[in-house]
Amino acid sequence: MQRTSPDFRQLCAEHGIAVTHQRQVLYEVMQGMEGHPNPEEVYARVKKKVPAISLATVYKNIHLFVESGIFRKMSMHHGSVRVEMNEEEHHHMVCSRCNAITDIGDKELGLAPRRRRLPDGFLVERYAVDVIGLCAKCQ
Amino acid sequence: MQRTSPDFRQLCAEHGIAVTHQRQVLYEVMQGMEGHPNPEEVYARVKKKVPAISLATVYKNIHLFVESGIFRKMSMHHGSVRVEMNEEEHHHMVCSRCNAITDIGDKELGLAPRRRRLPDGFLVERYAVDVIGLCAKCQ
DNA sequence: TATTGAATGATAACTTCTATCATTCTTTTG
DNA sequence: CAAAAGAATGATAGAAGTTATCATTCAATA
Repeated sequence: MQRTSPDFRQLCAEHGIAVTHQRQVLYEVMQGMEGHPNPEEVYARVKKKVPAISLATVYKNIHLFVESGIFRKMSMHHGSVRVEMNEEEHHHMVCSRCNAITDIGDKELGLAPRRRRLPDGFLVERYAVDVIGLCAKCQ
Repeated sequence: MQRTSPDFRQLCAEHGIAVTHQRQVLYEVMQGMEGHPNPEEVYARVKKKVPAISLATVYKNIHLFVESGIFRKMSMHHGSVRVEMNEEEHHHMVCSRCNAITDIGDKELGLAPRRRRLPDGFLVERYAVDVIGLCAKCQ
C-alpha cells in the first residue's frame, strides 16, 4: 500500500530524513495550521487522522523538522515550544498583559538596515524583533 | 530586631508590597547578580544567607518583583524563567547552536527609528530584539 | 498590643518535555 | 526481491521547571 506522496518523498530526500506515514500526516497537518502552534495542539490534530500516534513521535518529529530546516522554531513566550508557520519575513508583537502574539511584517515594523557582524565576532543569521506592548483589547 | 533597611522599606512602599526579611535578602542577592539568572540560581545564592528559605518563596517573590516592576522578565530561550539584571537599554544575541545569550547595547545594534503605534492599534512599550546567529565559539 | 490578613515553608502535584526500550517499519544490500 | 541492518514508532517512566495547597509564622494596622 502506497501511503506517502511523491512530493513528500522528495521533501524528505532533500532534507535527508526517512519517509514514514506518521511523518507525512504530521507535516501536512502542520502545514495547515496558522500562527504558532505548540506540540499539544499539533498532537490533537494529528490524532484525528492517525489515532494511534504517540505524543513522543510528535515531539521527535517536530524537532526533526526544525533541525532539518523544514519548519522554524520561534522563541518561547508561552512556556512551551512554538513552531513558526508564517513563511514571510516577519516579527512579533507581544502583549504584555495577555501574552497574545501577533505577527507583523518587516516593512510595517520599519526598522533600519541590519548589520551582518556584531561585537565579539557574532555572526548574524536573522533578526527577531519582539515588540512588547499592549494589544488593542488590553489597553 | 530590625532586620530590614530603610531603603528596602521605601522600595516596598513605592511598589505596594509588604516588607519581609526573605524578600530583602532575595532582592539584594538578585541585585548582585549579572546577566539572566534563573530561579534555581537565585535560590542557591539566597540559601547561603537564609538556609531555611523555600524554593516556592523564591518563585513567588521573583514573580512579585517582576509584576510590581522592580525587575524585568526576559523572554525564555532557555526553557526557564530568566530575570533581566542589566538596567541599560539593550538587546540580546542568541547563539543558534549553544543558546548562549549575550547582551548588546542599543547603539551597537544600530536599529534606528521606532514607532509608538503599530497596526491593529498595538501600543508599543519597548522593542526587544533577538539577534539569532552564531557566537564566536560556535562558528 | 491584639487582631487580621498576608507571607512563608514543606511538599504534593502539574505541565512540558525527554529517555528508554520492545516492537514495527524503512532502507539498504546482496 | 528477500533478508539483514538500522531507524522510527508507541507506551510509558522519569526529569525539569513551576505552581498549588495548607498549616504555621510573621507583618501591618487599629
